[in-house]
Amino acid sequence: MTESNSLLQIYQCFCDETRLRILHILGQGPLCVCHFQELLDEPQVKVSKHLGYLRDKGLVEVARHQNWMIYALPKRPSPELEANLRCLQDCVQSDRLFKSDLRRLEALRPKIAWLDEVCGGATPTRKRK
Amino acid sequence: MTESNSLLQIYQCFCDETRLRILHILGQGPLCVCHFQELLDEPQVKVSKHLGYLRDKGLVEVARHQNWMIYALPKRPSPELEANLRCLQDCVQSDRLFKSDLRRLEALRPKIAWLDEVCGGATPTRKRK
DNA sequence: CCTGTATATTCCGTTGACGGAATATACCGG
DNA sequence: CCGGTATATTCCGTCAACGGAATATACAGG
Repeated sequence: MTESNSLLQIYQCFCDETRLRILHILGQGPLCVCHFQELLDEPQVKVSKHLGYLRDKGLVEVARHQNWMIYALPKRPSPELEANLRCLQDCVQSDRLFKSDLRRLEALRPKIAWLDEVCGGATPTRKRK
Repeated sequence: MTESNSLLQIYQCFCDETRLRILHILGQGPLCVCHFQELLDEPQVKVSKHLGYLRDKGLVEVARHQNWMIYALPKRPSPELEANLRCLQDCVQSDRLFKSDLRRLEALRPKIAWLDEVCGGATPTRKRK
């Protein structure tokens, strides 16, 4: 209806803890479903559904690479999304759960290095497909 | 459970348009239920329930003054709430609906001047009860 | 074509959000 | 104590979100 719709959808996506964790993790770079499963320690169906929810509302983008679906934050996010993602990252800075997610992500780095070959990777200094 | 709970509650409050409008308006100063009714053009029960929802989750504070319940943003909001309220105000800057709410609020100013006598008022330079 | 792996979808039950009609409560002035 | 105004609550129906079990789809390698 009105322009505030996209903002509303952002908050609707933000109001579930699993989705918050996913978005927070995606702030570090793209990832595929099985890695989220491992990081979040949640069943496949749950992870897949939340990612689907986020995709439907435009909060994440997907690309298939062979057997894997690689999820990432939008390359060109709306100003509202960008602002709220930044706000989110700020707010969870000192939160146990979210910090431990990042720690486990770092531990996973070696196993997911190949993702950087496929897409942009965490450091926004590369492109190349 | 975890510390991220309050953040989650913030987003749960933010994911309804009526509540977003209420919080946005409260950014300009305290207001009571009947004024929200008029500003939002929504039935009493709806307004009252959303305000109750926000109150239960700690996003607004209430004070009774005679017959009127005066709602306001918390005097000492959590850092997360403060950050997200600021983000909200930024995001709706150019939104039709939210801008028209503010316009109608200005038109209401004369009628609600007495609120400033009761509580702090919009400008945070006064106190006094 | 068959198997295994990665992911999505369907089906189903539970729960919470939402809105409205009706009713209840609280406070005021007389 | 009464009537009126402001606000909250209860009751009820609808609907979307959520989670899990089971199933389906897509792709790779042999």
